Amino acid sequence: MMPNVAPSPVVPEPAASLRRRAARDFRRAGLLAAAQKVFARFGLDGATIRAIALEAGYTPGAVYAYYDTKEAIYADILSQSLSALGRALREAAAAAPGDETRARAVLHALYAYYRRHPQDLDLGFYLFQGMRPVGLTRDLDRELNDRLIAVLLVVAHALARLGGLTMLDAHRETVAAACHIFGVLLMENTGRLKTLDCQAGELIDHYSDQLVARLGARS
Amino acid sequence: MMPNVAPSPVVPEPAASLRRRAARDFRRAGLLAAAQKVFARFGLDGATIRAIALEAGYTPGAVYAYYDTKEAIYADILSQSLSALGRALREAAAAAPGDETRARAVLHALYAYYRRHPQDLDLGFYLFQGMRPVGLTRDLDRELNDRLIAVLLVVAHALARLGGLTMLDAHRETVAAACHIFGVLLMENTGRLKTLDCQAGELIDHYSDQLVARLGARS
Amino acid sequence: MMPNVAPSPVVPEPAASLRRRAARDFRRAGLLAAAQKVFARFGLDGATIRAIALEAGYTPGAVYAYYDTKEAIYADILSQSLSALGRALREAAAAAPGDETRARAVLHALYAYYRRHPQDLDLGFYLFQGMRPVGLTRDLDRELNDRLIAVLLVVAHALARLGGLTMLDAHRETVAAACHIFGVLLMENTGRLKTLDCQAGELIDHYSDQLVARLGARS
Amino acid sequence: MMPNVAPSPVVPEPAASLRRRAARDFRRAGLLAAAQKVFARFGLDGATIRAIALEAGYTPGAVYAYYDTKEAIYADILSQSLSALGRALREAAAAAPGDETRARAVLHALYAYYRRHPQDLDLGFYLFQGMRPVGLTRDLDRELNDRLIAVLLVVAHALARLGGLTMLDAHRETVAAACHIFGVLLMENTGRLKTLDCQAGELIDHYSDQLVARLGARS
DNA sequence: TATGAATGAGTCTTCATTCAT
DNA sequence: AATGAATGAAGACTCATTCAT
Repeated sequence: MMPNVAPSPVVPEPAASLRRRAARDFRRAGLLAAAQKVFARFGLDGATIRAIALEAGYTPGAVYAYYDTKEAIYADILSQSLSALGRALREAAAAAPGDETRARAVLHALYAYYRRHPQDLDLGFYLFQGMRPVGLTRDLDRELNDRLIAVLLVVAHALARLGGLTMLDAHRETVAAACHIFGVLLMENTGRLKTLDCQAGELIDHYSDQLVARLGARS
Repeated sequence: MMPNVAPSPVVPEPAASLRRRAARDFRRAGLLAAAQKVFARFGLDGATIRAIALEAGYTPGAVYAYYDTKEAIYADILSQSLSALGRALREAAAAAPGDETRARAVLHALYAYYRRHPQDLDLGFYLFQGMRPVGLTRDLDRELNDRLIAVLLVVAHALARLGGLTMLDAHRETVAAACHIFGVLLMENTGRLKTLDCQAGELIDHYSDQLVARLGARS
Repeated sequence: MMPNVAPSPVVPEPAASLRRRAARDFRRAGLLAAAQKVFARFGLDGATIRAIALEAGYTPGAVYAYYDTKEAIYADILSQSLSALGRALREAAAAAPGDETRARAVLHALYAYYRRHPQDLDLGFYLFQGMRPVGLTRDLDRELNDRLIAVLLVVAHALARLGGLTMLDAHRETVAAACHIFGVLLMENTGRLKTLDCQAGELIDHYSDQLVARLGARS
Repeated sequence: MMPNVAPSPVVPEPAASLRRRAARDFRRAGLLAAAQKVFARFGLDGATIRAIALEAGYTPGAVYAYYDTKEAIYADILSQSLSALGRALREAAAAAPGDETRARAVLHALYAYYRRHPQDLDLGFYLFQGMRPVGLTRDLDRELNDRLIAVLLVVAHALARLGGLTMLDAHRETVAAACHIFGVLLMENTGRLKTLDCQAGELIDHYSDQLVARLGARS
C-alpha cells in the first residue's frame, strides 16, 4: 500500500534488484497518474481498466502486473489523495500568521482541496464503504483510516491552539467541522446547492466564523 | 357487472376496472418494496432489474409492465422516500410544544429519517445529479427537486419561528443545517465516524444546541 | 384468408351464429385497419403486436383471437393490398380512352400505388420470401401469388391490346415492366435515387414511352 | 527482435508488430467471412452478433474487439461487396472486344454478381436507408454511396461509348438499367419470377438487347 | 371475447479478468 | 514485463406469445 517508498531491507539488495524495483515503481507511478487522470475526467463509472491502461500507454492486461484488482488502483489513488490533502493542510497551517487565521485557513484548505478534486470524495466515501461485496482488504481499509486521522490531526491542532482545547475536544470539533465541510461538498457536487440557491463558499465561511468566534471566546 | 355497456367516462369506474387497477397498484407496490429491499441490501450498483425482479418474484421482463425504465424505479423510490420524510418532519414539528423544542425536533427528525433509510440518501445524491448521461427526465428531476424544497420548508419554518428570521435567512440556516446533517450521515454511513470514535447523535445534538442557542438569543 | 367474405353455407346458418360471425368479421377488419395504419407509420420493425393492438383499442392478447400469428396479420395486410392494387389498376384501365393511353395509365397506376404505399412493397417482397424460418403456410403463399398474377393480368391485357400480342408475350412484357417499376420503387424508397440524382417519375415515363413506342409500332 | 528499442515511427514497423497486425487482420477477415456466411444463410434478421460470433468460433463479446458495432460489420460486408462488384464490372468491361459487347457484358456482370450474392442486395438496400433510427454514421453512409456511384460509373462509361452519349445521359441510362436489373433480382430472389414463369436471364437479355439497339442506332 | 399479467428467449453491448505468447 | 485476444457473466431492455380470469 505504500508503493512509493521502498521498504528498508535489513540486508542491502543487490544492485540489479534495486534497479528493477525502482523501474517497477516508476512504471507503477505512471499507471497511477493515468488512473487519476482518467478518474478525474470520467468519474467512477468511466474509469475502466481499459481506459486507464490506454491513458498510461499500456494494454489492459499489463495493468495486472501492478495491481491485482481494480479496487487496488482505487485504493492507491485514494491513498495518494490523502497524502496530497495532508500536504495542503500543513502548508495552509504553516502559512497562516495567527491562531484564528490558521484555524480558518485549515478549514478552508480542507474544503478547497475537495472542491478541486471532487472525484476523490466519491472514492473516499462511496467506494470503500466496508460493506461492499468486493471491497478493500481490512489492512487497506485500516491504513486509509489511519491516514485520514493523521490528516485531520492537522485541523485538530489548529483548533486546539485557537480554543485552548484538550486534544479530545479539538478532535470532536474537527470531526464536526469535517462533517459540515463534506456535507457542503456533497450538496454542491450533486447540484443541490445550486437548486437551493446557496453558495458553498458562503456556507463554509459562515461555519468558520461561528466556530472561530466560539473557540476564540473561550481563551 | 354489465360487460356489454361501455363505461361512460364521467360516471365512476365499473367495479371490475377498479378492482383491476387496485390489483395492479398492489403489485406495483410490491415491486417497489422489492426494489427498496434490494436497494437497501445491495446499494445502487446491486439494484439491477434482474435482482429487483427476482426479489419480487418476477422475471426481468415483467418489471417493464410497471416501470418503463430502471431510473423510473429509482425515481419512485426516491419520491416515496421524500414523501415519508416530509411526513416525518411535519409530525415532529406538530408534536413539539415550544419553538425551541420544535426546531430541535425537526432537525433530529431529518437526521433520524436518513439514519433509518441510509440508501435513500445515496439515491437522492448519486442518482439524480442532473449531469448523468442518462439520468431522469427533466420533469422528474424538477419534481423531485420541488419535493425536496417543500420538505426543507418545514425545517425553515421552524427555524424562522424560533429566531424570528425572514424566510430567506431561515432558508440559509436550513441549508446549512441540512449540509451538516447530511455530512454527519455520510460519515456515519461510510463507517468513518466509528473510525474517528464519534457518535452521530452527539454531533447532531451539538449542532442543534449551537443553532438553537444562536437563534434563540436573537428573539 | 378471405376474411371479408362470409362463406356461402349450404345450409343456412342460424341467425345468432350469423350475427356473431358478422360481428367477428367486423372486429377483425378493425384490427386489420389498425395493423395497416401502424405498419404504414412505423414499418416492418415498428409493427409490434402491442402497437397494433393498442391502435385497434385492444390489448395484445386479444389479437390472438383473430390471428394466430403476427405473420398471419401481415399476410392479411398484403392480401388487402393486392385487392386494392387490383382495383386501382382496373379503374385506371377503364378510365383510359385509347390503347396507348390505357397502357401508360396502367403502368403508371402500378407505380403510383406502391409509391403511396411503400411499406406494402416491403411486405410483399421481404416478408414472404419462402425461405423464412417462420414464413407463411404454403396455402397462404400460393393464394397471394395467385392474387398477384390476377393483378398483373390487368396490365397484360392492356399491353396485349396495344401491341396485338399473344397473352404469353404480353405476360412477358408485363413481368419485365413490373420488374422495372419495382426496381425504380426500390431505389426510390431506399433513397438511392435521390443520391443518384434521378427522379422516379421520369424513369417510369421513360420506360413507358419506350414500351409504348415499341408495341405501338407492331400493330 | 530488439524488444527494448522503441520503434521510431518513420522507419518500417518491427517484424513482430507486422506479424501481429497480419494475424489480427486475418482473424478479422475470418469474422467477416463468418458474418457473410451467417448473413447469406439467415438474412438480415438472423445475422445477430451471437450467431456471427458462434459461426466464427467466438463468444459474442470477442466480436467487439474487431467491430465496434453490429452496423459496422454490416458496413464492412457491404463495402467488400461493392469492391468485389467493382472488380467484376471492370473485368467484364476489359474483356469485351467491342462497344456493343462491352455494354452487354457490363450489364450482365451487374446482374450476375448479385445473382451470386443475393443477400448483398438486401444489405445495400435495407440496411442503409439513411432514415434508420440508428443506422450508419454519416461518413460511412456517404462513403458507401460514393462507392456505389463509382461502381455505376463503369456502366455509364460503357453506355456512353456505345451510344456516343454525354456522361449525364449515360448516367440516366445507367440508373434506369440498374433499376431494371435490381427489379429483376428482387423478383427472382423473392421467388416471384418462378411463380410468374419467367427467367431472370431472359429478362436481362431482353432489356440489354433493347438498350443496345437503341443506343447503337444513335451513333 | 377480451384482459392484462407474465414468461422466456432473445437483442446489443460492456468489462474485469485471464492467459498463451 | 507486456501484449492483446478471448472469455463469461452481467447489464438494460424488447416482444411474440400464453393463460388464468
